[in-house]
Amino acid sequence: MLLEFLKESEIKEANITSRKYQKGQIIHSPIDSCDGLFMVNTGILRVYINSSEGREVTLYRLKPGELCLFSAACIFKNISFDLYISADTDCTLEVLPISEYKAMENLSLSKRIDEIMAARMSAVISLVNDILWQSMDKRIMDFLKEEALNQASSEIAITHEQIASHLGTAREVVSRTLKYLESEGLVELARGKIRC
Amino acid sequence: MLLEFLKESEIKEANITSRKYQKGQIIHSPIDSCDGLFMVNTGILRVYINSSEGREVTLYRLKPGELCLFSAACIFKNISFDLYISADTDCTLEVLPISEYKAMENLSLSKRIDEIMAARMSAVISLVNDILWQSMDKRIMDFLKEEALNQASSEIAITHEQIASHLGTAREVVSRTLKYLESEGLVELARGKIRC
DNA sequence: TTGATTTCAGTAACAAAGTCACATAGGAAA
DNA sequence: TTTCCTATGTGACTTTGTTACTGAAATCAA
Repeated sequence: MLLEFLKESEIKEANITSRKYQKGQIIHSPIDSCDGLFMVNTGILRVYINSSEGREVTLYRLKPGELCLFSAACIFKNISFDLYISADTDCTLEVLPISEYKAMENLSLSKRIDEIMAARMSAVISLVNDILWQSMDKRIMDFLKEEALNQASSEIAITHEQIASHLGTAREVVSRTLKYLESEGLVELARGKIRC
Repeated sequence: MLLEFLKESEIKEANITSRKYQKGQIIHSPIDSCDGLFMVNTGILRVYINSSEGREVTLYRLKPGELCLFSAACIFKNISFDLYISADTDCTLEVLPISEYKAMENLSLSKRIDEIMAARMSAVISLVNDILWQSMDKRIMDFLKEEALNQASSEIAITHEQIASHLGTAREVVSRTLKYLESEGLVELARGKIRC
C-alpha cells in the first residue's frame, strides 16, 4: 500500500520490509527517534504521550491503510514532543527505511504527507475539544463504542486502567463513572470486560 | 519572507499582496475556508477553536516570519476542525493567493510545509499535555510570562475573560486563581491589567 | 457633570473531576 | 486450598468548572 505513493523507479529501489508486532508491544518510543515510515497493513496502532508522572493519553489511533508519520520523527525539524506508538492489537506494518525516504524527491509523496499531517492535526484538535468540553460520561461511552467496533464485539476486553490511559484520566475516575453508567443500564461490568 | 520558499520563476508570477489587521480583528473563520497562505510580517496571530457553548482555547500563536497554513484550510483534505484566526496585536501579513499555490509544483515548498505542520502539531500536543497535567496556577503564570514578553512589558493589558479564552477555562476560575497568586505576591492586579 | 449603561471583577454554593489512601474481590499459580 | 497479583470499589479531600448573583470602574449620553 505504501507503494502507491512511489514512482516506478523508486519502487524498484525501495527496500520495503514487513514487520509484525503483538498486542501491547511498543513500536516506537522517543529513544528510537528514526525508525522509518510505517504503513499499517493489519491491526490498530495507538499513538500517545506520557506525563512526567507516568500518565498517558491517546492522541489518535491508526488503522489499516494509514501511514504513521512520527515513527520517523527525525524527518521533521521543530518537533519537541515525545511520542509513543504501541500495538493496540496484533499488527503487521510495511516499513520504508528513512534513508530511502530522504533520498527521494517525490512531490506527490510530500503533498500526500501534508494531507496526512493535516488529518492527524484534525484528530489532536478534536481531542483538545473533547478533553475541555465533553463530560467524562460521554467520553467513556464514545470510547467504548469505538472499541466495540474495533474489537467487532459488544463485549469489550479492557480494564479500567487501560481506559484511563486512553482518555488521559485516572483509573478511579473511570471506575466511578462506569459504576454510574451501569446504574443507568448503559453498560454491564465484569472483571476485565465491559458489555455495551 | 514568503518569497524565500518560491522559485525565481514563481516569484515573478506570484501575486503576493499585503494585508493589515487591527488587534482583535478576526482574520479567518470557518466561513472563509480558503483565504490564501499567510506569512506574518509584523504582529502576533492567535489560532483557536470554539466550543458549541462559545468557549475558546488558543491552540498556538504565530509570530513574525511564521507561516499560517490553516488560513488556506481548503488545500488540505481530511480536516474536520473549525479553526479561527484573529489578530492578537495589530499586524501585517503577506498573502499568497491559494490558486497560485495550487498551481505550483514546488518540492521544497511542500517539504517546508511538512515541517511547519510538524511544528504546529508539536504546539497542539504540548497544549494537550498542559491541559491534562498542569495546574491552573502554573498555566496562568506561564501564560502571563509569555504575554509579558509579547507586550514587552511586565504590565500586561488583558482581562480575566481574555486569559480564560486563551486557556480554555472559565473567567471565574481565572479570577479566583489570580486572587490566590496575588495573595502569594506573584502578581499585582488592577482592572484590565496585571503586573507580573 | 451627572446619571445610565456597559464592562470587568469578586464571591458563594454547588457539581464534576482528579488525588490519595486504603479495602476488597476475582483469578492464577503454587 | 492458600497465596499472591491484578482489578476494582470507596471515602475523604482538593482542584476546577458552573451558576447566579453583587458591586465597582469605565464609558457614554444628555
